[in-house]
Amino acid sequence: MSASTKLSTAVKALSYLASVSPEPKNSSDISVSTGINASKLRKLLSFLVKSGIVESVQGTNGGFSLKKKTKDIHLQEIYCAIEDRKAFHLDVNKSKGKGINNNQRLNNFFLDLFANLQVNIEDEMKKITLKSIIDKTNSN
Amino acid sequence: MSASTKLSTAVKALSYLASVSPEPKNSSDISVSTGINASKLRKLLSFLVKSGIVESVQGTNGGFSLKKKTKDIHLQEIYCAIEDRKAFHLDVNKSKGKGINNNQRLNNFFLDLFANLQVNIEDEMKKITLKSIIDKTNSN
DNA sequence: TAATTAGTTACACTTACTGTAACAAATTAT
DNA sequence: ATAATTTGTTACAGTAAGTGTAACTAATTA
Repeated sequence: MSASTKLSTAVKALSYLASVSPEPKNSSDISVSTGINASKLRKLLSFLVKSGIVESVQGTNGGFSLKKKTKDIHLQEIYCAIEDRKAFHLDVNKSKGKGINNNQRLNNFFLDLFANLQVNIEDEMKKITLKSIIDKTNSN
Repeated sequence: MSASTKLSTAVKALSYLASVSPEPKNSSDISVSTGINASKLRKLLSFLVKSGIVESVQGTNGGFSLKKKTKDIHLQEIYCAIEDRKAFHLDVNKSKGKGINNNQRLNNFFLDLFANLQVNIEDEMKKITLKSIIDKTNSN
């Protein structure tokens, strides 16, 4: 899954959980709602559990439920929970050939640049709460 | 090549061309300097030719040369020249399952969001000229 | 005419992604 | 206790995408 697909899928699952909160829902239910394979969903949600956004209970009548209020869940923390690789993943090419020193300085330049862009992106995401997304997309 | 690798490679090639400007250099020379396969380099530079950043001459003593001054080449135009796919490529998942309408609205939300983030990224890149990069990385 | 060089295509190789299934561990209901 | 349920994790075949290199075509020059 690409970063964007993971993020939108996670938000769909969280949005669904919010709509039935606080009742836990299992991966099969969420799968029906989101159209994502239950196994993948469990894998994805396990990251959200580890980061404290979602709570999980195993066993009969178990499942996933929100651990925080939707107004206190920001898009950035969802993104960071499910994505270790950054938006601009920093794989500038290896240095070989003549101008190694110069290439190395350019690599460092781009490492810095991409890190800064990443900060910008995450700052934008911090402004967006799950609640605001639900309010926008559920307005019917 | 990932977007970041392509971008840094392109800048390395352009930086090299700037250092020997206005003399054209062939892909073999640039390959030695950057460590990138000459064939790939030709492919990458052909995009910069099409967008008017680089000029190419075929035949003996031909090669690539800068068509614009380094102060007039912005990182954003390099990025757009070589990258059709965006930083956050917008492949939100297909809608199926129960909550199709809701999923569709969420997809649209993320399409908008990613488009906005893309604008932010490119705005940052517009602030950076090839000259400023060369000045920063050649300071020795 | 021969040599050179950009531009493009092709291809084998590898790597990564995808979707699904299967299994282990935890928990609950009976 | 036992059986059923459910998360969490692993595995795997199948597919898609990326990589590096070579080879070919077309343009240009010596």
